[in-house]
Amino acid sequence: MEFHGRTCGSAMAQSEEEVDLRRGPWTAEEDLVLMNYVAAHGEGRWNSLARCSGLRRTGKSCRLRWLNYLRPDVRRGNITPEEQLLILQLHSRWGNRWSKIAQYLPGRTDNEIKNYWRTRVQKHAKQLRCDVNSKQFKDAMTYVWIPRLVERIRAASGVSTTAPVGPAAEVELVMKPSPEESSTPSSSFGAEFPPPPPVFDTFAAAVAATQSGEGELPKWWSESGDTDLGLPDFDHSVWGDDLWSAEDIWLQQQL
DNA sequence: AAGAGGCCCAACCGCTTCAGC
DNA sequence: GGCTGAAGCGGTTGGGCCTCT
Repeated sequence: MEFHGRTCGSAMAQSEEEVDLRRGPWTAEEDLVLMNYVAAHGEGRWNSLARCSGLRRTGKSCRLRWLNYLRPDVRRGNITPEEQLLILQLHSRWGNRWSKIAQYLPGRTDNEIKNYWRTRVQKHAKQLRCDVNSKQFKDAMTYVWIPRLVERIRAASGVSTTAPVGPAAEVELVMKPSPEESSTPSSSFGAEFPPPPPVFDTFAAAVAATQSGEGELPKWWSESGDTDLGLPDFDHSVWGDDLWSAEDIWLQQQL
């Protein structure tokens, strides 16, 4: 591969390139140039890389392309339930600190996690008619969503689902120390979760009573006569089977 | 079949932080 | 300590693809 043999860093060449910078999708040829250049010179110094490689891209663009797409250890494909669980938990801990969250998911980029959060998680917050940062949504995640993911992970790995399932257990299942947090803090992540609110028992009791003919569900529920309650259809292909149900939405609304 | 709308993701933008002088 | 350029990070956008009507 030839690197266009131009004078690296000359003021003249640079001003010409500034006028003629490329944007938009990368071509296979550009990818090859970038990969070869990184293989020969290593990562970093992105601005000089952009100049010296002959790529008419900004250093930022080169860095982003390498980190998010060309790096050999980049992992592509669907986010697994384990990864979903980690993202939910880590986001509840750190918020939108995507690069920090990405440190716990080898091969996943901050951009990918950020996209996942925006497209999948925020979509479901919208369906639940609450803000993704609201206490309502966080509680729904903690007490409904995360336990179900854990169930699914355990089921898939053949571990008994009769084992206690709770926020603390979930964290033990998947949490690993980050590179800079090699020693687990004494206050474990799971300890940050409060006990579930009593409303969950209330709803469970209501469902049980209905099934035995001794009680009924909330009025709005029984009057709706519509199993989806007019709520948006949930995309099971994304979240798996029955991760959210109408009951979950009712519970979430009581929180 | 085709148009509309939504989803998804790669890439860009702007701000902040860091490092060297 | 202040300045400047590079790198990193999070937010946003544009466009391709898919699904629905």
